[in-house]
Amino acid sequence: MPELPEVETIARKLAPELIGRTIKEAELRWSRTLAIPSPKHFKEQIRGQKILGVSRRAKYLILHLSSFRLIIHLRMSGDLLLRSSTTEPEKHDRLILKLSGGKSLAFNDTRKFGRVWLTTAPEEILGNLGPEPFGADFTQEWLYAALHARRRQLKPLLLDQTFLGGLGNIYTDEALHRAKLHPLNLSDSVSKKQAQALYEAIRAVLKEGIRRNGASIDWVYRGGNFQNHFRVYDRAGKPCKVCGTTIKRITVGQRGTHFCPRCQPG
DNA sequence: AGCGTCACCCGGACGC
DNA sequence: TGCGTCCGGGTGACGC
Repeated sequence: MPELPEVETIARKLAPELIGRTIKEAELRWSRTLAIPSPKHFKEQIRGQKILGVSRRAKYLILHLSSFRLIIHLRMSGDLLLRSSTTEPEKHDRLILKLSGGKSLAFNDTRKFGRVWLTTAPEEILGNLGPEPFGADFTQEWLYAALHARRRQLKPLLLDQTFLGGLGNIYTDEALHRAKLHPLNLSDSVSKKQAQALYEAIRAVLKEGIRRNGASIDWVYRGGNFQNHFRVYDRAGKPCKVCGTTIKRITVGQRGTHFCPRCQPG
């Protein structure tokens, strides 16, 4: 579930706690958490590395180390937790980094989808991502041109991380509703005005997500409260907050897709 | 190029 | 209560 706002929230929270600490030891508790490419001797390579910075690219969290980047994707159920190093590991901890100053960073991931890379070539992992929604190259003009360079349904296109980096299922549904665009509309059918609305909606919905510290659904990723402000996501059968029409749920590319038939006509 | 489908996972919800 | 089954999420691999 962690999408851009949740990863952003985690990065902001962890940065002041992590920067300046040294990784003393890595405990890999589920080997497949370590993605390829990563060095064969991961534990030896990461030992002694100092954390110089924490950043985010799309849904990836990046720890800038002395000689590597540690790139983390939380996928569905992953979370990063800073604990006292004396705390006992939890059931679903997949990787634990023992840090200087008596702290540990635990990568906890119930469903085992999350992956971690240790690399000197981050572009191998991040190179195909689309623009950052708050970056300088994501503009209304770019969005209109990019939509018209393709002929794809809006929902799968917005979920495509090579098109735009950071939107997941929740924020895509919310953005399309705010922009009054049907999820199945074809990208090259979007008018200039609609592209402008979509641009504003994407940024607004992500911004609100960040302001509310992300969305906490299921039992994973606690702390956010954006889930209390969804307009369409997970609201099938309930009234649209704008017009009162019953929210519909359809499946698009295997994903649950929620929209208001009146606000978002096909 | 883009689409459909599957695999990866697990815990919660549901039906019986 | 205790089974069995389905579901959902992000992404990569695959075949068409």
